[in-house]
Amino acid sequence: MKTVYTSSANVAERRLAPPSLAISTVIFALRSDGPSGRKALWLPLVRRIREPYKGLWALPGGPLVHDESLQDAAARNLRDTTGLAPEYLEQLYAFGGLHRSPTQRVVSIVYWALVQPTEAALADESENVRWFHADRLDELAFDHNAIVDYALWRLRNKMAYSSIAYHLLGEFFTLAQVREVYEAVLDCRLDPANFRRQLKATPEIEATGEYLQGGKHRPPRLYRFTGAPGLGPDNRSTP
Amino acid sequence: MKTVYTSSANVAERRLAPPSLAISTVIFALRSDGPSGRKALWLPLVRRIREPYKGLWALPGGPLVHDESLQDAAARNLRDTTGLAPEYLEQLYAFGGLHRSPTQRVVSIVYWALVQPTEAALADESENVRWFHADRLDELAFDHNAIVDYALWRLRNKMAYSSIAYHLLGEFFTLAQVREVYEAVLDCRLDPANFRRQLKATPEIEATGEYLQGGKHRPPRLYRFTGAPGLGPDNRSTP
DNA sequence: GCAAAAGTGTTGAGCTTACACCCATGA
DNA sequence: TCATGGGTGTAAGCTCAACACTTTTGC
Repeated sequence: MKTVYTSSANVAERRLAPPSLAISTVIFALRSDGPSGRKALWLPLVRRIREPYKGLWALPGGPLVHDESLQDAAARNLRDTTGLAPEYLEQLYAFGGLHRSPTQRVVSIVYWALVQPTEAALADESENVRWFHADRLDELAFDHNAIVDYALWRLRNKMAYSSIAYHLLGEFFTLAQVREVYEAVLDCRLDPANFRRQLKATPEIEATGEYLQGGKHRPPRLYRFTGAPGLGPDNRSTP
Repeated sequence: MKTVYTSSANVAERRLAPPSLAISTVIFALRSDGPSGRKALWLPLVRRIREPYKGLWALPGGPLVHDESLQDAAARNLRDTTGLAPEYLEQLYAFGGLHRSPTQRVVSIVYWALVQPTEAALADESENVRWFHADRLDELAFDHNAIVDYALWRLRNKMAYSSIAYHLLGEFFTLAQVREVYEAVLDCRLDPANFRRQLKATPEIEATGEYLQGGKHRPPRLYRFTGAPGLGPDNRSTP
């Protein structure tokens, strides 16, 4: 009953084979970028241990085999390969170019995820799983460079009009930390005074009575995000 | 070599079967909405001629079998089923819920398209292909009601920040016609004076020397759109 | 006390909105 | 001449960027 199309299949067989379906995920987290203390976007990649592209780094993912929805498959795969449970998970795009893989036709439904720094710190890292600076990637397997570029574009775009920055932070945060996220992702300087006014005007950001102690200067107030996660047809809530 | 999973396959077999891949498209065109002359969104649907959902209306689509990219498959399928060549075609979403089809697991990669009114007028219409008012649909096959809702949401959303309205018009148009498109899609009234100023401020809209004759009043100037079609990873040009 | 970040106030530029008004055409 | 949509002008109001200023902490 099982039909396997190996890489030795000839061209005619390859034309007959239905495209195989895979799920991959681009996972972003914020990390301190060296000694400067400046935050930057990082993402985990897994090393290919078989052909094609053996030895190259690739997005975590795998075939869609189990009896689960696309979103569930992405979440499970993430957990299996990196140990991460994302704070935010959304479909990015379905990539279906003819020559994405040299051996067979693969259609990849790609998700993108944001994880909190505490999550990211706990993440498995091993010989075959490593975090990389999202803006400085070498050549990846398949078309994964283009996929990461598109995910970065989407993240930066969405950052401008949506409340997703908070999914890169913990439950409590200072307004300056939110600004750090925006500055790191959008790679720009923002006026602290005006930025905090904007945030205080959004009702989803709620002031707590707590203050962040232990800093060098005046302790900033801690806030909490109380908004809905995201949109999309699968988990629709607010535009 | 060909493996067929029929609807008589038992549950265990269904779990083993790889999900099949289909392409569907939501096609929008603007039509006069009855004698009022007010424009509204319409879309073509095809009647199911076999089970499941035999007799119900559904989005045009079909399995991804040929050796072609997702976008090409959507365009070809559109041409085959409705005779339309869309002015604008973009991926909408990949729908992969477990119970979208009662007989087998299907993952549908859905595109959405905009066609000009001249195109739409030429479109085949028959016993099994008919145009419907996009806001007043009966029960469709599969989860196609939800898909159309999402496509409508995307269209309305994108209308607000992107220059896609022109793909619902012909090559030459008056500024009032553009306003009609916005008013029909967003279902709101817009100040003619301010609206035309906004349009004149966008450099992609180019005034021609021509005027639209034959109206009841002062002949309005005709304009032309000179912008790029769209974004997305497959046909990336401008954000 | 001093440095530095937290947090507040103020002002001017630019954009949107509402609406008054002129223009050109068919009937 | 009049009704109507095409097209222009303008002033009030709002938002936002720039930046001066006060507050509170660690050292």
